[in-house]
Amino acid sequence: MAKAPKTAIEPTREQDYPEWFQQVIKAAELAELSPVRGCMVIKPWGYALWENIQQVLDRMFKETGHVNAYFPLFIPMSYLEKEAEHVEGFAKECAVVTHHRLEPSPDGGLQPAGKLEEPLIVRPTSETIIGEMFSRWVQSYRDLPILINQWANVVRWEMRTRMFLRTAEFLWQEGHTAHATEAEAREETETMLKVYADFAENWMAMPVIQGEKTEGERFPGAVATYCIEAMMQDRKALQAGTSHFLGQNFAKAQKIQYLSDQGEETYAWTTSWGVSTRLIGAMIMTHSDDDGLVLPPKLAPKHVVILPIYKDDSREAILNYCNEIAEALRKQLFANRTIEVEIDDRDLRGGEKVWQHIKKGVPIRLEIGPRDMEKDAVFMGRRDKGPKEKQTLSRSDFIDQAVSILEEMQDNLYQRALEFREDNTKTIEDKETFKAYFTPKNKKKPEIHGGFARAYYVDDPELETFLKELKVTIRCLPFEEETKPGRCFFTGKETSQVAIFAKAY
RNA sequence: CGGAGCGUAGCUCAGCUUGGCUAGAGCGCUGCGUUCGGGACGCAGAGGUCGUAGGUUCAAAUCCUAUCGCUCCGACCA
Repeated sequence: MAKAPKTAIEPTREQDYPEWFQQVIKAAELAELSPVRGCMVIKPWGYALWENIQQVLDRMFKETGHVNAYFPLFIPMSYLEKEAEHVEGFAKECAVVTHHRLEPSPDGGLQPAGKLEEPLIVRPTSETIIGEMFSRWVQSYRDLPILINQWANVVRWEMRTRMFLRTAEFLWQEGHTAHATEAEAREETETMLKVYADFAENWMAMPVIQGEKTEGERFPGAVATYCIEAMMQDRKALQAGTSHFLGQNFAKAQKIQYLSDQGEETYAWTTSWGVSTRLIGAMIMTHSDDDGLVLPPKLAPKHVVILPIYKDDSREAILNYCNEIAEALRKQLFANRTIEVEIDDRDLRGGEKVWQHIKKGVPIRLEIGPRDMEKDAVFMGRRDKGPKEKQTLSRSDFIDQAVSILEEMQDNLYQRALEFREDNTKTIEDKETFKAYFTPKNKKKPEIHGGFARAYYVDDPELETFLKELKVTIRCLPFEEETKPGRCFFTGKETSQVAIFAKAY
């Protein structure tokens, strides 16, 4: 008899965090590498998560006055050239289309033919093409604001890729808005950041820190970039969403101008904001454990899986009993959806089946056999508890409590993640402590170390070098900080500016 | 683009140094049987132009040359 591993995922988080992450994705059947370098195939279980993310965010966008539209995948190269900083930021990672036809090649294969007059780039983001359209749509102050979102794929030709966190092609949502006044555009930027924070915390059960990016980390061409930053279980930071105040930079480059109510030709103020399939990576690394994926119930594709256990003679009765429970659950609402129930009647050994669902992160498992049926009960396992911590509940109690159990799990996940972040956030006042905090004991194979460092900070060229050596970045200048002044941990200068430092993805 | 490594069954890999049986194992897959309330076991089976193209040789997965691809580590990034 083969020994079952102690944990469903090997290696464990402690042993090798990056490898654990890959193995969770594999075991949960979220995605796999594709034949195309740097690209991944998102499998049904992973895509269902994305669909749930989309559904919730889409509603939030619409509630804040936005509408969806779709702009082309291909952008004329000259469009990108219009905004200098933007070019600099994205040029290196653009895929370029230079031909529009294939013809037989001498070696029997195919070769590109029909060279394009002007190369097209595959959008790395759509500010330029959308700006071009905005400039056509905006003539009067009465045409503003324009509040648009698009769900799309984008391509950034990255050197190094990691599933869900950084792939050459990824799915995302990009909001683009144009406003008559600076104040309104700034407010939009803040509103959308809050939408992201709300989504992260209340739907993904992932606590985030909201703040502003420093100049070096800003979106190319933006006046200000705001972000939500989350802590993963290896204590590294992950930027989970960004919102940019673009000022009039893009409006000037793309001539988005209008006649004001004073009859003056005026440039609009624009914003853009986005989240991507990276959120799935964030979700995995925030909640999952050494037995696989753990999903926040509000976003789980399935809430409950029922595993019937029967012999041939009891099959029909058990399945009927399971169906009754499933039907009762499906009538209930949880997080704006009916409870999603699957009865897994596949011809597989029970244990094997149970573990598959554990690895996929289904919140509630019900094992139902003759003993349970006799007692009019269910035998329940919860994904936020150990795989062996299971309990018997009467059928009616379970059905009555299902929604509150899911809610409780959602809260537990959030609390657990929040505590983890707080336990691994340290206020630092001097250089030596800072350095020690971010230096692993084992240089060759760094163990999980560090965390978030909260420190007073004054920009300084030497600080940048110092941080670079430690591979630490300034994640953000957080909002909601006390404003009493202190001393910069590095320069010793007095300031009231606090920053969050961390190693990051 | 720099550094390292790897291409042999669906997956993970052994075999290569020292060329030579019919190219192997584990997992997975198919069938049958025993099992089934915690990751099963037995038996039988399917599955490979050894990345590709040249070369050396009586003989190449193995040696040589070229080429393609991928993974990992750096510089860059949501």
